[in-house]
Amino acid sequence: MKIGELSQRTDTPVRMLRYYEEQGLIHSERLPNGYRSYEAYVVDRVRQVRGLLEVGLPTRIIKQILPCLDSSREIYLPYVTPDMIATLEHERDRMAEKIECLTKNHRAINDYLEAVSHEIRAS
Amino acid sequence: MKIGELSQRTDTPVRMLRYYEEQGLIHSERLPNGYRSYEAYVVDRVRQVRGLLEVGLPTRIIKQILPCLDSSREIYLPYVTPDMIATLEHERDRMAEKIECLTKNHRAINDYLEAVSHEIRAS
DNA sequence: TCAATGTGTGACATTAGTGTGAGGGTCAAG
DNA sequence: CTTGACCCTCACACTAATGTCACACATTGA
Repeated sequence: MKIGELSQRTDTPVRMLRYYEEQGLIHSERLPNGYRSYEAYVVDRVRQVRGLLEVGLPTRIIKQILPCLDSSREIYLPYVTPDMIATLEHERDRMAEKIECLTKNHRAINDYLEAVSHEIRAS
Repeated sequence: MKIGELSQRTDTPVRMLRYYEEQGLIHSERLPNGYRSYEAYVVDRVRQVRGLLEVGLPTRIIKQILPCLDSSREIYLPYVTPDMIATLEHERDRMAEKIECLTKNHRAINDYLEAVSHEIRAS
């Protein structure tokens, strides 16, 4: 799949796809003519990346998290440094905090909207 | 409370407190000497704001969400425009998506860390 | 073959949040 | 009264993500 199709399928500007590659978040082969060529799994990968960006993670961290998401359950211990583990634990905990924050605010907005709609019906 | 104390209590750089005020997210009175003076509730407000910033909401949106979080349950309908409601509904839905994304990734990281720690024990 | 479309690289601009420093008042403790 | 800590405003810088434009080559279809 070439970059245009990937862009469509992930609803992501071409510019960003090249940027993510530059940041080491996705990988592409090259066709003989120099065009980027992506394997199918990259579609999901891009969606993943975008999701994480949306919730405020920088590419630097996303890059470190990605290995956790590779369904291939092979873990090469030598590459898993204690430093890496610490980062992951930290990010995991931050995620938990974020989930809590979002949940709380999500509920608040919902309650508010409900109250408003009652007001409207009453008026 | 002056800005220094607020800064400490919220673990937020003074610079940012002034920025949030500029963006209309928090309010301050002024002492006779020109110093900012905050009421106690602002501490929570700042924490709220920071939480929302962390999960990727821009100040523009946060400003619109804040009224939902004022526990004073007074809703002045005339100020609640349909436009405003649409925004809130949209943000609420986006939050739900984010929660889902975070939850999924949080679990993935956790699973990974667990797998790693098993590997380590086995080696 | 020509035009339109897709792709490549590179450079510059923009936006938001944040850092940092200059220059100048306030105030309390020594 | 002076020193040090705190506050003020203003301005410039930085980073990350993203937009945009210029210019060149590739591909494809009329």
